[in-house]
Amino acid sequence: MIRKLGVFVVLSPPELTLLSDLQQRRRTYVAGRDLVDQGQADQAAYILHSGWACSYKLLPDGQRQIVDFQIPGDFLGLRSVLLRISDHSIVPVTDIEVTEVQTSDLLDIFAKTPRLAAAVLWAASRDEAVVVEHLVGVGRRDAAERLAHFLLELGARLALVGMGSKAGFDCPLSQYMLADALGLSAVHINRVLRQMRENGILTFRDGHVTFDNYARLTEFAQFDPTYLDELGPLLK
Amino acid sequence: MIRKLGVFVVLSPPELTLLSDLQQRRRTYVAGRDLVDQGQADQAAYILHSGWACSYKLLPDGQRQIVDFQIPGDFLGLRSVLLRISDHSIVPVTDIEVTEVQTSDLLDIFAKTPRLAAAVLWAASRDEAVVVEHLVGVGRRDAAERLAHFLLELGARLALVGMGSKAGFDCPLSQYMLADALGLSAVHINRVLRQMRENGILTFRDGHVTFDNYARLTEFAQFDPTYLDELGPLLK
DNA sequence: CGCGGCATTGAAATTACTCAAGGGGAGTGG
DNA sequence: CCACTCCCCTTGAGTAATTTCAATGCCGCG
Repeated sequence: MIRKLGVFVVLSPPELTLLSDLQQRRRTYVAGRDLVDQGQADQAAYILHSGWACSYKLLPDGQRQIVDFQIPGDFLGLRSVLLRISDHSIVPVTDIEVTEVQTSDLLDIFAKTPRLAAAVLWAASRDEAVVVEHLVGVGRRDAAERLAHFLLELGARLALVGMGSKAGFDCPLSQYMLADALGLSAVHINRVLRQMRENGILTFRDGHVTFDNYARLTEFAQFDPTYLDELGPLLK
Repeated sequence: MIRKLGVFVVLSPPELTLLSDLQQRRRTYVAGRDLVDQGQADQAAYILHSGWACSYKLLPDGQRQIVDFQIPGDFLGLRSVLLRISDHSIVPVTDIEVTEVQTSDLLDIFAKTPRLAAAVLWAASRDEAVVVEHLVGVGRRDAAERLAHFLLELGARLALVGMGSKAGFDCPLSQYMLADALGLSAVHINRVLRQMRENGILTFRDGHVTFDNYARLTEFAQFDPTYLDELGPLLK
């Protein structure tokens, strides 16, 4: 997390102190039980240290749209803190370790260290960019491109925290989750995965994604990772 | 704009001064010419005073996904400032009036008035909530629900700035723009609009949306405006 | 051993798209 | 003033992508 914010601003010692003070409230949560609930007020935010989580919205008719997956280093529920009523739910995909950040902590940070505040806003913007690209995929890409693009993005994000490479990554998601994330049916996800496997560009099996042909895959999915903003620090 | 940020924090005199100092660089732009370009660096942000704008992403194959429309009171291109390379383009839908906000202005605000910084982050979160709900619509609603929900949201947002009501609102969007926003073809938008008109729930004609039956429409679209966060100020 | 969650596959049905054609209005140049 | 063009809206017919329904197999777990 510190590494990630440090991508945007070079952090000073007092800022680092403030951050490590936060690390007190370290907690563990088990897979499958909601951490934040849509419609609830006064939520805390979290910083994810290990494991995967996912944020989603439930429709009244029971359908689910997964908005984003979070991996180590990501914020959870930042939006739930600022919009007083959370507009989404968050559930751990695997068991996770987090540190809790209270609303008051956050406002403290803003008052005391404006540079950290800017860094948080940057992190929020980058998360939003991910959601926007997700929207583009769901709105304008067909099933195969969408799935390929999504897995490439996950791979790139995981690579930033040392959990993936151009060869592939470990992936705890079920085909049902992929379906709910990509706006497709689980049946169709299955068919598309089969096709990609048979075409020799991507294999998803036993919780592991293998990029069988990374070059062909990026070209097929028209994947351009610019929006992940991997440039150096803006604020010295 | 001030009214809008004031929804989240009660603004103090020095904060208001800082905001009105910004109002110097007021500019006008004509419909149809891009204000911000995808892939460009060092963009400014803007505060929209009059007119409509839209932010979109272009795919390499020429398809367009409209991410959001901006109406008076909204920020334009906040994300473009923080992610140094803009991940999207912005084009005025009508002629617009804006004030330009430089990156340096924004960092100034963060350093001098942390409460304003929190308000900006709140505004960004609320924009993100809109994008997220948009994603839900594109991912999980069929064409009619999606269109209905979208127009209801626009109506609710416009009502907040006095430009719409439960009766309807003036809408400068073409069916092509609606299509690019909703991930549908323009032809299909046309058909769905006809159906809604014939069912007596909604009419879109000559640049005006009329909610012929607001209650039935909200129920059909399962529209719940919680995510627009219209509560009172959080920070006193 | 039975049950639940996940993956897989086929066939039929549905939704939305593409292609194609035509109409109206606004602006433009002759 | 007319012809022309461009943009937007409208509608029909055929097509393609994706869903739904249904059935089956595998595996881990109590």
